[in-house]
Amino acid sequence: MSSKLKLYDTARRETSEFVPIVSGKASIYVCGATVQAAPHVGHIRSGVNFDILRRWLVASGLETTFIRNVTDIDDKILHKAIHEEAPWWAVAMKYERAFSDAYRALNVLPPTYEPRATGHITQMIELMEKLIANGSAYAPGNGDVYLEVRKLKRYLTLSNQKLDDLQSAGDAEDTSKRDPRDFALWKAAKPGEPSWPTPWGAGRPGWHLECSAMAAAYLGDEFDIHGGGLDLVFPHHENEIAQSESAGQKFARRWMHNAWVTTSGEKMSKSLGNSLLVMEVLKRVRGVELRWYLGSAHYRSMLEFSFEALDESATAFRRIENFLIRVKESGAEITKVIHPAFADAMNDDLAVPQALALISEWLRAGNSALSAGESALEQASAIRGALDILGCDPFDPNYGLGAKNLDAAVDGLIALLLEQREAARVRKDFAAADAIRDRIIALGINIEDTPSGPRWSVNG
RNA sequence: GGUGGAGUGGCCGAGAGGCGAGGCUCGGGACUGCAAAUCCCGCUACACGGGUUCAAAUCCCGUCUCCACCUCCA
Repeated sequence: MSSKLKLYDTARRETSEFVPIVSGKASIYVCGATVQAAPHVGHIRSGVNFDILRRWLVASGLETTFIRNVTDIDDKILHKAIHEEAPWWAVAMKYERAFSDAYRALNVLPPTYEPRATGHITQMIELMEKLIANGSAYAPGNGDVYLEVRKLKRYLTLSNQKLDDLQSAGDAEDTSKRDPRDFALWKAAKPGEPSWPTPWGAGRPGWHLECSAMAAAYLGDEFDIHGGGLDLVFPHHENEIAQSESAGQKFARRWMHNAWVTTSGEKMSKSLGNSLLVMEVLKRVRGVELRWYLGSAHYRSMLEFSFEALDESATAFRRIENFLIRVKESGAEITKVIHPAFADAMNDDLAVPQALALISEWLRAGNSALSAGESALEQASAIRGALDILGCDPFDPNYGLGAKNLDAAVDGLIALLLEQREAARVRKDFAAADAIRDRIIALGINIEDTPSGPRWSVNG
């Protein structure tokens, strides 16, 4: 690599060189989904952004452990279960699968491990015992367990807020708290709710405890990067820090947060309906095209979603893809090369937009070379290497499988039609030639005449 | 009220003191029987008002507008 990897740290509010705790290795914990609804494009952007980070760390030679949790028990899941008249665990699993399907469709690599909150109750109880023993947390006797934020030596360091400046919480009527800002590690079970036994009574995990417990379980006392959406900074990540530090852990060295997908300048909310669910958007564009779109903005910039921009982005991607296919059709083996300029861009806090500018340059040079009958292998290899890091390699077997068996048959059929068109063109019967072409185009197949004869491709 | 972020050409989107990132759209041209694809040329922008500087989109002061978080959030 020609430069050193620098990454932004939310806590320090600046970029700095990434120095792994253990040389040659990287450990990442990303807050994944609360599986209470199907994923929308905002959820999946987070998945894509951190997948690009992960791929780049791996490409940089780091042995990377990537943990992304599933929150499979919380208030909303319980509410949803009542609404859907199904057991809470069936609801959680249904939406966990929906997330998994979306990740797969967008070629987001599976995490090294994907822990579920409900599978780590033991670790949570151990953590609470430690926190109560050292006086950081208390159990008022009603089955709840709280962390006492006034006793923290430091708190709100990520969001840079002062405890007294916080607007008072809405649940201030909860009198079992010593301070209204104390947060629940553990919630006492209400009648009919799922619960697990603890020394303080049966109940279920608070939202924040699971991540502290699971990060420690898989990554240890200290790990390199903790990631998640920008809206998790407070309270979720602040409270994770509070819990883990109070338990004597060093916790995350660096915090990274992805910005939102917005619509009409505003953060996407679930009230917008179903139109921006990943599976709905995938009826319009392919997974690789949605990924290209979501990954094209810098991860810390808001991405203003629009179908127009999505379509444009998809068109731009097809242009790149088309180039690679043409090079491949010429018989060349396109390897994946990490160009030094691309490495520089990625090392600069994952400057994907700059990388896209490079790809544009290589694309133009490569197309020119092809037109001139020269080899475009160098450009194609650099582009493919870059696309691979972005998770958008069109030759990645994760994309476009399924229709493969038909390809040979379709290729033969269209070749047959194109032969007839060529025959018409040779005898200058352009009306007949164009009629054949129009019929093919009407089927959604693009036709291009090249010096080496016509070629076809499926139109989106 | 507290804490952050943003305002760049028709549109999208980088950059963070000095050669106009890049893409899309649009206009012109090359190539083509015509298209498509591709390439070339063109379209000189940084919310507003001051200031610092030889030089400001970039730094400083002030103003306006928008967005987010403040215990459900990717």
